[in-house]
Amino acid sequence: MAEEASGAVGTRQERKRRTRQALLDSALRLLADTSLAGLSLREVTREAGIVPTAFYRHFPSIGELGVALVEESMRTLRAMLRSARRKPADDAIRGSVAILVQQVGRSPSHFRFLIRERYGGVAEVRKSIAGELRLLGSELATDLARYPGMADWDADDLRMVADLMVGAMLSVVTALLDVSGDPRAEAEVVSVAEQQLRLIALGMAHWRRP
Amino acid sequence: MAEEASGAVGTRQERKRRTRQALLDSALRLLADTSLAGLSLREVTREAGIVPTAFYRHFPSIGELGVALVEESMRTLRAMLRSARRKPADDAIRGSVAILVQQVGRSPSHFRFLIRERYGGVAEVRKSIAGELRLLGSELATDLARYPGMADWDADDLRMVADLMVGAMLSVVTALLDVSGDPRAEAEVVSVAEQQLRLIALGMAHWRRP
DNA sequence: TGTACATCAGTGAACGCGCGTTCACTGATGTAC
DNA sequence: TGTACATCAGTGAACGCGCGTTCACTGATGTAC
Repeated sequence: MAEEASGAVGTRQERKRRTRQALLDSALRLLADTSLAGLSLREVTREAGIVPTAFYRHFPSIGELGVALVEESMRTLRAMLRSARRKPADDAIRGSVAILVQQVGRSPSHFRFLIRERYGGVAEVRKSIAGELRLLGSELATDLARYPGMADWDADDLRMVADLMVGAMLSVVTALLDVSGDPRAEAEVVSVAEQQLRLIALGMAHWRRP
Repeated sequence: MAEEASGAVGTRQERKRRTRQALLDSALRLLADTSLAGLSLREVTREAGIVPTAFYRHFPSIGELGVALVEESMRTLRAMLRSARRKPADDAIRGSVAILVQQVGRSPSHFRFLIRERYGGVAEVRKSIAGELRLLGSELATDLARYPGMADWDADDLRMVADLMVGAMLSVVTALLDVSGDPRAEAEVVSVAEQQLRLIALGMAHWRRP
């Protein structure tokens, strides 16, 4: 019975972390309807159940909260890539698309946030996303290099294909978010995405061959 | 000497049109720095040199001004496609990318606006852009059908490829806007874009062949 | 051509509101002894 | 274990500001006769 009479649980540090997380969660919830540029500090704190001035104990500005959200969202995207890498299906394209669909279904708001703010109104957030996506492209290029028959590809060509794929992937994410809740439309999006990736793979198979 | 002593020129109708255009131009100028969601009616009228309340003589809300900007920007995009169709180069890919670069250089703010608001915070603008891009995809699919060797493609496959190309095109526009003013970086973007389109074309050449 | 009236783009004062940020504070948690 | 003090997440009042929108208006342009 080490608990105090008060309802508070955890150390001061733990409770601060929880409030910070509540701010991030509240912001993400509100961002379903607007962009970061249209989000007010007061809305976020209201949603999180604290007083506006307490916001500054956690972030210096809404922009910085946005950067934190980028990091959180990117952790989701990275987890996805790790999944894809861990279980190499016999049909790599079908497997990758399936994992993408699964992840988007699991945390749609993170993906929506990234898509929306990628070219949004807050410069620091835009920069942060651009940097992270560049990194993602590099990782994908490294993965591609391990495929049989791609050992002889030079770095520039790998990068070029990887960027094309990241672009296609983000298009798919957008389409998935648009059809969310309609299984027939989703199946169609999946089918088109698989065909597009297959077409790219076909191009790769004949790239710089006589 | 039919002019009045006043500085005003043109009919009342013409002058109204000019003020409306000044509002659109001012908004576009301000949108270099923020998104539509972060743009205030008062800023726009200040930039345009009229009083805030006069805004309502032209648009019911900033959102509606946004929709008008979508139409204006799409006119630019369509003009580009028409250009590409009019002069079929012997290297269609190189020719198309060149036209894209030219158009983006000519009206960067229109392209920036479309890219930024495509997933921005204003729902009516998002819908308007999505609709226009869908139309653009259809047009491109029709164009593709005219290519020799694609006569036997079915509508779904044409559409699939056209969407892949529109996606790639928008990625290129984004990259171009990012490097604007750096000729070396621009040349690199152009080179990568051409390779990506060539890879897609290569995939198309081998699509559903035994 | 001249006159009388209608139209309407743009004006300017005024409103209530939500905003970001400051400041001094409270009281529970943490620490030193 | 108990006491005295430090820390600091969250509070609440207050501020000045720019916002969108209303309203009655002005005066040049347009129209009917």
